[in-house]
Amino acid sequence: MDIKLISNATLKRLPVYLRCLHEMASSGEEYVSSVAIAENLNLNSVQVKKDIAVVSSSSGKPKVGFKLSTLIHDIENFLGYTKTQKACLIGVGKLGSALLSYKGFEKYGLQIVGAFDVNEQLFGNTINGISIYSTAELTEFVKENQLYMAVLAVREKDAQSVCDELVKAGIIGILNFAPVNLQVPQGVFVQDVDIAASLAILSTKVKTVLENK
Amino acid sequence: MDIKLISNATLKRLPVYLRCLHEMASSGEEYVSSVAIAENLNLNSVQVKKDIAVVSSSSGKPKVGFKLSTLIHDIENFLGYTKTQKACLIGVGKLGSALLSYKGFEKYGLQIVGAFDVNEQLFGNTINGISIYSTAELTEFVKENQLYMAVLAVREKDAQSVCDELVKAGIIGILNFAPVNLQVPQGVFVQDVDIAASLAILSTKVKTVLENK
DNA sequence: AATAAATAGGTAAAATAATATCGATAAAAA
DNA sequence: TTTTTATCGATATTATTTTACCTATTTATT
Repeated sequence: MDIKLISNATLKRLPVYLRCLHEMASSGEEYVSSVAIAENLNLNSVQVKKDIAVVSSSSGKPKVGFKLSTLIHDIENFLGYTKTQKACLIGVGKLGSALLSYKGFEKYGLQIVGAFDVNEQLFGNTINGISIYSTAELTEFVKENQLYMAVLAVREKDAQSVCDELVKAGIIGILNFAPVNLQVPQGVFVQDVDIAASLAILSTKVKTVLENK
Repeated sequence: MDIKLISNATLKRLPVYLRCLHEMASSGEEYVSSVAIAENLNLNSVQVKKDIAVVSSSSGKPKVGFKLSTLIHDIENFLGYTKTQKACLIGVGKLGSALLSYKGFEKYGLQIVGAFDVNEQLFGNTINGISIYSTAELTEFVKENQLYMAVLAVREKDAQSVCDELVKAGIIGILNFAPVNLQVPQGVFVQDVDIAASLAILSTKVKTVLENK
């Protein structure tokens, strides 16, 4: 196990490339060079070439570049956008509701098939066509639907216990929006969407500029 | 310019440390060792020590570790949690509303002092004590309040134009929730909270596990 | 008081990631 | 047809990040 052929850094860049490529495609381009992508995104063209080489076996033509449609297909295929994974969402508060309405997941190959909360006033409601159930039914739901991924948007204090429950039920991938360092056993992956971390980077840069002017 | 003493990787870990340290503090500990932090977070203890060295001048004691209260203070100080920056939020849709209700920003030293949207039905409303104004007033507001940071939660199609406006008004740090690769001039920083990127990492890992079992 | 154990903090090494360089090749231009 | 140019793809180099190692020091133990 532990086959690691692709770095997180590359994985993070792939969706960025995709957005760029779609934009170029919609403006009528048929081919694109690594240099053009790099310039658009302020990256190094060698890096772009290497990233592409990881996910795409189709080779580019000298003097022309890569065929846009093929490249888009290859990246989307690699990222699993074309083969949808089912997932559940836990925590239908303000953020959870917003995420349920979010069309992105679908585009990124994640289909939310059920939402869960402790607030019984929500039970039976649907958001964006997704039914909201009691967390009491969570384990059963995950097992029955053979889910492997979950989106966690519960309050801080509940995050770890819900996480434990998810893991016990068979979830191995958690997209975590709660500001908590989740503890999970080997073989389970947590990906934090950490606003604090993003802010840390941003405000440090801004602070540096403000202090030096 | 371009003084880079601290890596993004370290900056990302600092809020993670903070959460861990607060947890330890609330469970009554007074001192903490780099080894203890590392074990809790599944990191390397040397990395933890180095990260601490960057942000904290107070030295730890051998055999004991670092004083928790001092360490927490130093990190929070470094990240600017103790010295609040004012910011505005643009786009009061579902996500924007959720962000306005979010207590995190305040904790992280970001005070949202105004929200903006194009939907005139929202004008004059407040969420979490924050007034919602017309985007027509955005530039003036930013200039008058001397804002340097903004949270962008508008729709994809509006992101670049709003971004341009922000930059023109004097904003140099943008926390971007829109799935768009924003183009900004030198000296302006965009930090993406990119769900697609997070999902890319997570689903690739999950896929690898599922394929190999 | 002497010894043992744990840990900071610095330095060295290793691993990883980013960037530069260069030959080959296909398209465009002369 | 020949030359020029832009780009790929591979390799080499550089920079960055992470990890390992070692010494000094402080506390606890014998």
